[in-house]
Amino acid sequence: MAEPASERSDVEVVHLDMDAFFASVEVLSDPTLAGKPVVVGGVGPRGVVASASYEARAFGIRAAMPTVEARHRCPDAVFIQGHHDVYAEVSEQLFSLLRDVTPIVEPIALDEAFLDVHGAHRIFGSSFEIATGLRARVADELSLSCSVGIGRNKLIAKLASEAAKPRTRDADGHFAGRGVVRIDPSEEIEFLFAHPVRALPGVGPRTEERLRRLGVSTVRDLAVLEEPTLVSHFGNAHGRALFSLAAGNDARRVIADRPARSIGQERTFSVDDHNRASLESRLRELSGGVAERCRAAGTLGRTVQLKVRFGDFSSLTRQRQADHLLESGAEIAEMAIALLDEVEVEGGVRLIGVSVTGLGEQVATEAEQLDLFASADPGPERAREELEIAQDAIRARFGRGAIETAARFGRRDEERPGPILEH
DNA sequence: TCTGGGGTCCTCCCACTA
DNA sequence: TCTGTAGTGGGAGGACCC
Repeated sequence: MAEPASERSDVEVVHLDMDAFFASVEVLSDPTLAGKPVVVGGVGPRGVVASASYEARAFGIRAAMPTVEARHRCPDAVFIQGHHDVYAEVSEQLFSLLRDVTPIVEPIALDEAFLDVHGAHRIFGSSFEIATGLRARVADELSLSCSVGIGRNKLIAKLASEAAKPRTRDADGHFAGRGVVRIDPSEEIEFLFAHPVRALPGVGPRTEERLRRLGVSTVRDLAVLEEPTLVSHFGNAHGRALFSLAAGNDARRVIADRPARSIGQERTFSVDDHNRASLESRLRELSGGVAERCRAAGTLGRTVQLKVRFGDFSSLTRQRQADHLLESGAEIAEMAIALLDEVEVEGGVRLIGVSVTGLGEQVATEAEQLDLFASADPGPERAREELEIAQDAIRARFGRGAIETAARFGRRDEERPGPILEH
């Protein structure tokens, strides 16, 4: 059995998680939704739930559930496609508020973050006082609620915030929880052991099933197994991680600025696409979007990855490395289309996606770009990149629909990307 | 009921090279 | 020169997270 880690109760991690974030923001925008089951997500036939209010959760509706099933469970719920730009704005306000307390804030999603508060105690008090203060500020300044967990490491802090979530209705009929939960090192093991093994990071449906076959369903069961046993079943990295986590050990630090390793876009079609020319056109659109986001992030990559999901839900990926950094959507599209040439698509494609990896190098500075515009003959590649930069500027000023390619113009509203999941 | 979108990390396999 | 081996990097795919 694994030994618990040496205790360093002076170092604590805070995990903050907004409660039903997307749905709550929708209720803020439209107060008539308050108290109703609200479901945010893809509303089409292939959509899934991104966020559900606690009233909707009472019907068994959960994130990642197909919208069709959510409608079946609660036909009277209010279904909303979602407004990602609004959630991003509120999220910016949230993170600004968090960085008032500590600069070491690690964003996990729009609505979730880890905080290293070791440098904040002198000004803001104990971790519990910091967490309580943050919760009050989120309520006062954003009119939203959140749950906060405090623990010796990320694992414990995350489980603690989950324990702080709203679960029961209060006297007014509103869903309420403990709000802030701190797990003292002395009670950590009992707290941890009571969880199903699925609560551990890195344990999804597959690993859960494989563990179940080993007779493991709780963290307590898992902690009985020896490290070599887990390594033999789950490989070196995963096996050792499971062994450590079962003992409450989690060496992951809170990292404030984690650079992106890839940028991509994918799209699921409402009806499977069997036409290669149409798929190539869609790849060009996605590649343009990827290039635009790379430029906005000030980074470039040289590896293009194509992802195809077929009608039977099987999928494949193909990737290729260029001999230079990819600066335009057209270049990315060329490589993606070349990869698509090696794929049999006549059976029907459900989803297609393109991403650029191997990011790191910075794009030209503004001054360098001005020089480029001043050059007499920039060459075809530069000219294409300049054109796309100009398009970025037009979209930034007049909105995303202000300029379109001819191919895209005809089917702008055919399908829309679904929102990012929020739990 | 029938499964989105944007990511990260890990493992395995294979080709290449020293 | 040939062969075996270990290291390395690219590509493919699986699993997971939010």
